[in-house]
Amino acid sequence: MIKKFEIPVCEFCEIRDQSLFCMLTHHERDDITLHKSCNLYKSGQYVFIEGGYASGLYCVNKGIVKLFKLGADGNEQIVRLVKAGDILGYRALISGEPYFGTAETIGDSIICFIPKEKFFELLTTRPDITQQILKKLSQDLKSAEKKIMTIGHKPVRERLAEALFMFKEFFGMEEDGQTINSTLKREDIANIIGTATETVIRILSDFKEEKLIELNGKKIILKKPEVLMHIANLDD
Amino acid sequence: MIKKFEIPVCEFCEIRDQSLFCMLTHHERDDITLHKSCNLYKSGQYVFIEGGYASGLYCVNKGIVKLFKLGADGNEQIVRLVKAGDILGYRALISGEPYFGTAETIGDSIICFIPKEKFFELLTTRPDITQQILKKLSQDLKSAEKKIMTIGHKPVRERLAEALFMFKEFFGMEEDGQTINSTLKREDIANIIGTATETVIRILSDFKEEKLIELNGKKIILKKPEVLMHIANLDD
DNA sequence: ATTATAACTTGACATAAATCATTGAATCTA
DNA sequence: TAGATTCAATGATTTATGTCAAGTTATAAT
Repeated sequence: MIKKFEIPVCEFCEIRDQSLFCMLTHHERDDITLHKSCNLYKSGQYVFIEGGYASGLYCVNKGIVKLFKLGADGNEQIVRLVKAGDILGYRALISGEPYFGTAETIGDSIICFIPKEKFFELLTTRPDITQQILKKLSQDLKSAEKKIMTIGHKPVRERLAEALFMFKEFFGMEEDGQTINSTLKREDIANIIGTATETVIRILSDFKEEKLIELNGKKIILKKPEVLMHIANLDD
Repeated sequence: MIKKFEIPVCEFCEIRDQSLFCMLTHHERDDITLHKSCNLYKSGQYVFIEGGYASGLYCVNKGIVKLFKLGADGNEQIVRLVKAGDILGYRALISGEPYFGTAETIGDSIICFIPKEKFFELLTTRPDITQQILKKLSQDLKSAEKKIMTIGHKPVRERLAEALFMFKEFFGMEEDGQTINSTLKREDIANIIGTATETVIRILSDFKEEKLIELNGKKIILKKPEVLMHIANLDD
């Protein structure tokens, strides 16, 4: 299923400054390169599954990964999105608990794997990495709790408007400065904001009617971000 | 508003084994006792407010604190409950960001305060404390993401049933083994599971009709936990 | 190219849950 | 103990949103 794919060295750490490992010495990075493995994942493949135990840390080199939990009736709630340069599966690794969610690629991806022995070795030798992890956990916790607020109290229209800005932040914009650089499908959007696919489609159509956005396949073009900001209750 | 209240020494650390500081030496604990301050909070008082900056770490010695965010229309979403033995406000302290939520006491409480200098000093001298914090962050993140799932996809009836077991876990039971040791008001319950107060009341009444629980003021008595488990989709 | 499959869109309908309004009970406080 | 205030409980009504069904358009596969 998963084809072996050669990645020269751990170069990607150089490319992405915000990577956890950007502060390492060349020697340390070479050491990781020696012990890691990298795989090519096709779109829709699982990286890990809910309930399994973590045997190492994943680093996304290319692509997007969605982290979701399955509900009793088979619906999925996406709890986090992870993109190139970010680490994946670190929470379970640190706490020693089983994975609480499933990680699945959105689009073809390259993901590296660092065995846990190597990772924990790094943690003991480099306290600044621990600092980084603490910070990352804090940020993820913050955004999770923000999401609890949003899903718990805002109507879908507001949530969707808010999500558009999250997408803008996460995926970035195309050259025109108003097209969100995302190919999320409607179903994924629905599973992020906790609603039904049809509802997402309907409200996106409403936004389009109201000239707030334009739609081009999966691409969403923000025409009146100020108004959308207001709808999302983000303008204060 | 906040009366000064003398607490002998940092004894509570001895009382609660799960406290963050239980592993400290006597000397270290005495040092903290010297630098901390403790206050008595009446029910409904704020410990800190959304947007402010953390200048230290709070430790709850007695009582319950709810951590919530206010929505645009004034409604509150409770994101975490904190009880005696637990630390409070640590996320903002670690990340250096402003408080993302407001902390308010539920019932009269005693809460201690450790200045951040002291806390960070401790972090550098005791790596095992850092480990503890990492673990706590992981756990909080996990339960936050579980909550996203719950609020996003389960109907209120299921969420409420699930919440009852959370309360059982968090507050514990009275001697009879079936009365939840909580005095949360209906409004708080509603703000925890993300619904309206009336809806909570109505569904609790339903549960009572169905002989699943009994109600005695704020006390909730679990009569058929198995059935409630099933309703909450927790029995698998 | 031609199916086949997956994703999107729209409509009709059902319903869970919010909102508003009122009353009653409990708890606080003066 | 009375009065005030907060909390709990129900009823009536409205509305947002989920669900089901059918049709269309994309995308992938042979």
